[in-house]
Amino acid sequence: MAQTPRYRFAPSPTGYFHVGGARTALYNWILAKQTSGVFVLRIEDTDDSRNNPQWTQGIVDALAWLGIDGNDSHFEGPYFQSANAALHVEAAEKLFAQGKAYYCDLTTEDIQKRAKELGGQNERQGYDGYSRDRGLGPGPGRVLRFRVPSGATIVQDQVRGSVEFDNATIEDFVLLRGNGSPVFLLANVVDDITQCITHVVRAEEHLPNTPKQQMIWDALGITPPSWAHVPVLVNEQRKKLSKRRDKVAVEQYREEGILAEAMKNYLMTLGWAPSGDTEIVSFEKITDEFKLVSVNHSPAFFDIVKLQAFNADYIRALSLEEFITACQPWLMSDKAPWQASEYDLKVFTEIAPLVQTRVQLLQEVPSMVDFLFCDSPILDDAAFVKAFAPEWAVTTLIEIRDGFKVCEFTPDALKAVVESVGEKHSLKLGKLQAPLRVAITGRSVGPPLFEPIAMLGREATLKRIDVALAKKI
RNA sequence: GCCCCCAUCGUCUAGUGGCCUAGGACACCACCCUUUCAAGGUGGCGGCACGGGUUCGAAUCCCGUUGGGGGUGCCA
Repeated sequence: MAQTPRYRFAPSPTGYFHVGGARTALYNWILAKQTSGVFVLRIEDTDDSRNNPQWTQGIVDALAWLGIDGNDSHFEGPYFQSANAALHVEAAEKLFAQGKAYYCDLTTEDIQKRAKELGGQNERQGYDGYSRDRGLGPGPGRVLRFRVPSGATIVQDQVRGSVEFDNATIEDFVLLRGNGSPVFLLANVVDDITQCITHVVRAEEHLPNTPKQQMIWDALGITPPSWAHVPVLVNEQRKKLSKRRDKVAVEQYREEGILAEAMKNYLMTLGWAPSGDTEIVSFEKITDEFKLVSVNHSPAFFDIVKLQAFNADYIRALSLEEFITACQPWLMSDKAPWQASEYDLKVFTEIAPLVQTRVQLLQEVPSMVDFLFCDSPILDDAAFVKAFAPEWAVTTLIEIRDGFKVCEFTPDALKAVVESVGEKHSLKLGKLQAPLRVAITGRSVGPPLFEPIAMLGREATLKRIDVALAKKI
């Protein structure tokens, strides 16, 4: 009888959703989909006090953003590890009853002291099995330790092949703390068993602890799941991504205006690659082609520059309507530099095609169109000084202004005015427009100029030119 | 200390003994286009960590060295 494959994703609640976790979640989700299996979301929280509902909601929201949908029939959870504490303890007691675990009353200090006496120079030496045969029963302050059998433990890993650990190098580890509470290593195994987990796909950092978990599975008499340890994500120093140093929160990228599809696609190119000569592919193709065995073995650098390049690509691929819709949260935000009442969707709709090819992040959009919604442009002083440095700047701008006073107010006519001034002074359009651009938009770079000027209207345009001229003279 | 993992352009990767004069993507540079900035087009720069084997033949298999990372808690 074929068993339904069950993949568990087990983030710890830390107040944010790690990009590395996002990639692992994607792996699990894809695998569950491919095998008509189930994606089980379990929140790792052996300690109840860690169980912050807001944090859990953050994880659920971030997963949903990535398309890992809590309403899908392939999705189960979230489950809370702490809710099963009784089962964890029960399993530990079973192990004790069978002699596969034993109590020990040594404190951490005692263990270090013994190690020093016995081992000599080695400063880091583990527990030596002192209480193995002392026949201690449970009691306050006594921990329950697993009796590591002799021999070797072989972990069959779908990514790495078979990895052998000599049991002699694994100390008798703790199952139950002195206060009777289970440690996460045990909790995870018991939860995996009770939730009938068949596949464990997680980051490589867990590989060295896997033989311990596998020994617990064996001791409990249950066949261990299929393991897969995928490489970690690292920073430019090649260190595991950490909240302290690195920008690791998925939420943060979402707020900056990274598109979910871009994030998913980029994450999937880390440690794996779709077939063909392009890395930007549909999630359908990824779901089709992804295989654990073809996942790389080495850590991958999380390159924000490349993520943004992917995002720019995805933004350009949006239809105009989709792009406009996607921009709204940033345009309507109170962080936008204009009065909310000044924002006009119709105006933005007109200029949107010009900004779509010019942004990498959606959060860059407001600064590209602010001059249309603010009373006066937000002036970049350096740009102003530079644009008005040439001696022809003021003269030509006056001529342009005078032309604007009488010409038809369309992009073509406006352009013709500026061009004719350019001919008169033998200046190319590219140079000549600089002072005008700064006067109108406040900046030296931005979308093409004449369309927005036409949208702004004659009165506002002339006023801005005069303000700039007054500032210069 | 001990254990485990890893090693192809700067970065992410393709590559599973001859198709490799090592392919693509991001970044970078140049040129074209151009109304600034983008976008787009064309081209360029740039890599198998090192040393030994095995083989007619090695980026690919084996051993070693070096270098990186991770684990080793009464954290998760």
